[in-house]
Amino acid sequence: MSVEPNIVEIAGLIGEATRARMLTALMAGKALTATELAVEADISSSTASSHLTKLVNGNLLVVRKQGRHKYFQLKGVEVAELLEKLLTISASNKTPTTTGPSDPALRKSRICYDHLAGEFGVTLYDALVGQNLLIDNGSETSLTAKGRLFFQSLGVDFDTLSKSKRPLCKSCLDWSERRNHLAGELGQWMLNDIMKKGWATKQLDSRIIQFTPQGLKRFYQQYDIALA
Amino acid sequence: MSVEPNIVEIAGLIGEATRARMLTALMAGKALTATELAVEADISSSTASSHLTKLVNGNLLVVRKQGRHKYFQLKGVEVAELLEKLLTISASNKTPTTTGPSDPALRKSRICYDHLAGEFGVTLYDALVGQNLLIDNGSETSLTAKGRLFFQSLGVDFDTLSKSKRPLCKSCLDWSERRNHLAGELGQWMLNDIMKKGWATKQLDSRIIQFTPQGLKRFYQQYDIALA
DNA sequence: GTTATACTTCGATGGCTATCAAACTATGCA
DNA sequence: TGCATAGTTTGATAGCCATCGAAGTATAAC
Repeated sequence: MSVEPNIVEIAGLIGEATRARMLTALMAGKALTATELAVEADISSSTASSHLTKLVNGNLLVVRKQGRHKYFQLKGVEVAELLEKLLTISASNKTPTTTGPSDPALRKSRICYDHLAGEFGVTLYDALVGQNLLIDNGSETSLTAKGRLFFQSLGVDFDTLSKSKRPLCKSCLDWSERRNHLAGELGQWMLNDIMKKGWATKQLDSRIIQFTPQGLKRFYQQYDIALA
Repeated sequence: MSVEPNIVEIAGLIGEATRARMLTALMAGKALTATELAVEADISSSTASSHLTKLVNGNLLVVRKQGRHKYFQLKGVEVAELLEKLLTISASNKTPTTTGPSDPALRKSRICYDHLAGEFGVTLYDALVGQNLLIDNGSETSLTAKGRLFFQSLGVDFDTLSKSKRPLCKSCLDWSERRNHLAGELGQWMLNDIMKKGWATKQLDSRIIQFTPQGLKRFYQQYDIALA
């Protein structure tokens, strides 16, 4: 037999329409209950239950029991990254004829597990690079000294962040824009900051990030983004 | 309908045992013919043909016709990276009880599409970091000035390499060792160098890299790797 | 307690698809 | 002109699995 790990199992779990819908729903980072996921995937509760146990057994999801509810969540950043990579690859396979109407709000700004993606995500990334706060040499992304000061002035506590095993900065190829946005600890911090300040709201059961008009203005100000 | 790209199609293609065997066989980087792949996967030529057209249509493989042969190959580095990521994730899911005998040669040194992986791969990586030729700050890997000189002395032409869109250095989490080895252009160059100098041979239809005793010695010398 | 809600288990059904052999096309070789 | 090899197409078969509803368990609310 082969030494290869069970790549088939993992891919097979993702490669089924209903389960994939559940997984992408969970890419919003929020934990969802079994029934919420059943509604999302438009199936009966019994089939949902079946799928969810498979996903948990396959180590793609973790589950937390709370009273009579069961909350499901992606098992760690690794799984989210895998899904992102799949999204990117399959996006590049799209034939031009396939371009349907495709929800514009989702293209504009959405959550990519725990950071900001979509049009706003890449605009932000470009702005940070343009101001020499971030440096992207093609193969890697890192914070400049200037950038470090900038984010400290915004309240980022680098001592806490650096304790994490996760990279601080990480570029993530955006599947809708085909350009980079920022993931990693700092990407997570920025999204958190946006939400905490009330500049945007997360629509329930969706990955769409809805900026308020004022919030968007402040967002542009904070990161010195030129209005198009 | 969803805006999501056809993530299901991609994952579904990989999530079938026979196709997965073909894909992993192609991770050795070499192009294989349809019959070779049929033998590898232990199926009839007709089913192989069916699978291969699906993989090509799904943009996971490219095919090149040469006489009456058809050579199949992974479609670019992206696909190889996706497979590697799947390997890594599914390796971390392995329960300790699953650890079978698991081919030791494959654990020692193998090809990961176009660079060296396995025990030797991570030893090499650690040695380079230890000598300050490579720097790994946890989130990114890059060449130091000293490292640049070192590789130039070995004959690396950085002008040519930098023309590529691919990152020069890139750490890649090894699924057998659970530690980093070096991918990217430089990783490819090093493997090439090893093969060109005849230090090791690639076993046919396998990802195993077989070092000769002399070759291994020279390999250790060149990269100043201490013998354990 | 009783009722409602959340989830699981079971058995039956239906559809999808991997598989093969056999017939077919195409290319190379003698 | 044939024969052999490489790959494809077709039709039939069989196994797998997603799906549902209904019955069963568990937890919460009253």
